[in-house]
Amino acid sequence: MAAPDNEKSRLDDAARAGWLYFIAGHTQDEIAKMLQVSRASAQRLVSLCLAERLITFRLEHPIAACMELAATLKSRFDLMHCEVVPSDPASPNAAAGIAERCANLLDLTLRSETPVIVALGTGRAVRAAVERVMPIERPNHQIVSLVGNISADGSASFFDTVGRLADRTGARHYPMPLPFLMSSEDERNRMVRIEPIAKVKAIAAKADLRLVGIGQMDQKAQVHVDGFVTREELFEMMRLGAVGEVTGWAYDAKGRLIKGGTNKRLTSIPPQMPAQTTTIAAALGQAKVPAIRAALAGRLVNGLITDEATARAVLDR
Amino acid sequence: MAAPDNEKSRLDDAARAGWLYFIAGHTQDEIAKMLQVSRASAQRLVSLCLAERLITFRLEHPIAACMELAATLKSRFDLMHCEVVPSDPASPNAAAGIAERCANLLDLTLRSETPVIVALGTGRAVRAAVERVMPIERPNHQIVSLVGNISADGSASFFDTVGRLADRTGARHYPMPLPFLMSSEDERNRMVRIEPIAKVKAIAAKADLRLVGIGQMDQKAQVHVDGFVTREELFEMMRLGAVGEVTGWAYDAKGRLIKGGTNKRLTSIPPQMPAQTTTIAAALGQAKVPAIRAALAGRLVNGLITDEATARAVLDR
DNA sequence: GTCGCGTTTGAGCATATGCCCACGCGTTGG
DNA sequence: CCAACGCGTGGGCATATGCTCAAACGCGAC
Repeated sequence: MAAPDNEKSRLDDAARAGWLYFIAGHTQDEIAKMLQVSRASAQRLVSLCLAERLITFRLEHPIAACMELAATLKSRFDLMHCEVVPSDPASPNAAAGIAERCANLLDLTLRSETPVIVALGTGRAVRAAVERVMPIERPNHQIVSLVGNISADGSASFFDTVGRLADRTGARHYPMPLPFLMSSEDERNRMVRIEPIAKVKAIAAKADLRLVGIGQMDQKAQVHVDGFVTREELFEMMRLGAVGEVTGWAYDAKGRLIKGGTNKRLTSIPPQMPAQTTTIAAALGQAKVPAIRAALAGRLVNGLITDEATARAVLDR
Repeated sequence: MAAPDNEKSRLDDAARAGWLYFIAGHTQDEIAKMLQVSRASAQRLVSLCLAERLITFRLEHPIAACMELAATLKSRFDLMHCEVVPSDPASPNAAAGIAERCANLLDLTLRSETPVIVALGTGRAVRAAVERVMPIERPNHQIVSLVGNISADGSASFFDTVGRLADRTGARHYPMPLPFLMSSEDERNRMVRIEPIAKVKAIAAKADLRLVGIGQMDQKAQVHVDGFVTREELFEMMRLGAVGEVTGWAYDAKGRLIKGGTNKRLTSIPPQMPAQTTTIAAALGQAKVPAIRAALAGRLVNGLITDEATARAVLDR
């Protein structure tokens, strides 16, 4: 060629190639002809353009920020799965979006022809997700509860998520026929050894997917509002450093389970530490931010589905 | 699926797909799996993302602006070819860049195995381009001059571009053995009919590529500075509305050839009106802007090679 | 309910892309 | 001066992409 150019001209060509490819929409073949190089070289120029960050992509859409946040969360906390839905400015209740994503996740898991085990925790998002799951006949699947579904007064809990999901799939289901809290550590230890409970625990241990909520441990803690723990029990846990709970198990700001308090009398199946199977938390709201952050940091969960505002707050240092 | 969404969610998905494709760098197959759609749909989402301009590309490189300008010029003036080289802020003499692009164009044309005819006009850029052409053996090509190469004093012109290009290619070459201007219209008409001149004209008419310079018609007009036209002749042409010249042919602001003045005594081969064969002008400089604009508007040329600053000025309304 | 009608879908195929490999050219070091 | 090395190149192939087309799917109208 006429120009025995310096090496800077290579970047120029890369920029040209990138422009022609991404902006003008030419094929690499055309670019190769225009720039008088082989197609292979044109391809190299285009990828050089990318590698040198000569070209940048900007996605003008609220979703973009969500994807960004999800990717950051995933990498920061080494998650297996993370989804961030837009925070709808109109209705700050993005719970619907979260529930929809959770439902989608459940759909995806349940669609499998080979038998799968799904374990469910507590939380409004989890329940809402179950309501949205598309009915599908999967009699060989198993749905198992991670928390007791008998409330303090002995009636079956309102949150019979396991039953609801089983209805929609025809799967066998294993509620946990125990109160949320037993009256003493000894009693708890006795109960969790009895046959039906041990079986639930065994099945839960093999779960392919755990979907749980995250509760904050403050005056408005869901476990208290719903009447599962008393004000005094809640305060004790807070004194012990609790910032959040997953399936009732309270943990501190570092995501370590609290040793005493209600955790000693809790019948829920303990979380794996760290989470091995896909354990996904669905949670949103400013109040839950410390709890979410702790759960992620302590690897109580390895997945998160939340909304944009919450994601931002969790990442905010 | 769990969500019987509105049509807005389609754009959300498009944005997601676009993000995953362009920013995260996933393949469409992977995206299809993530979004729970067929690969074909994923492809549709990605192209929807493009079509809806949800994603934009930004090229962080001086070249980008040049490509942009070239594309705009090409479309505005319906050009067959347009190149814009960066105006080097260090040395405002971007002529080297232009010459290099012209040389590249010549290389490209001359590389052809089948015989081609290249016609050359005047201009420093043209001459500099010829100097940079890569030697290549093409004895069956023909190089023809569009302007007389005998200067007023009878010596061969300094600008023997045809000869130089022929040297580098082994091509047959046809200089135009005439003065730039004859003394009268009659004499010009007689001369252009004589055999060698008529032959040059015939060959030039079949040229595959015409590469010409554009001269402005002001006090520093190259045709005057180089001594081809006198000050009085120049002023006359300016009075007649001339703003520029191509191969000596003066034209007005609309790109129409001036009827009188030196155009009546000019021996240069007249431009096609409008240009049919690829006729490319190489020109740069603030002073030439009106001349360039007129030449493009009047379709005296259908191609342009210039620098960034000039391109911007030509487009500036 | 059912009969079009327009839209969306997924399979299939031609094309474009990304990448590996062997080659050639220029450069460096002996 | 030559050999070894490194870098860019182009051919070729597996994969990814874009697009067509027929079929399925709502969705209204009757």
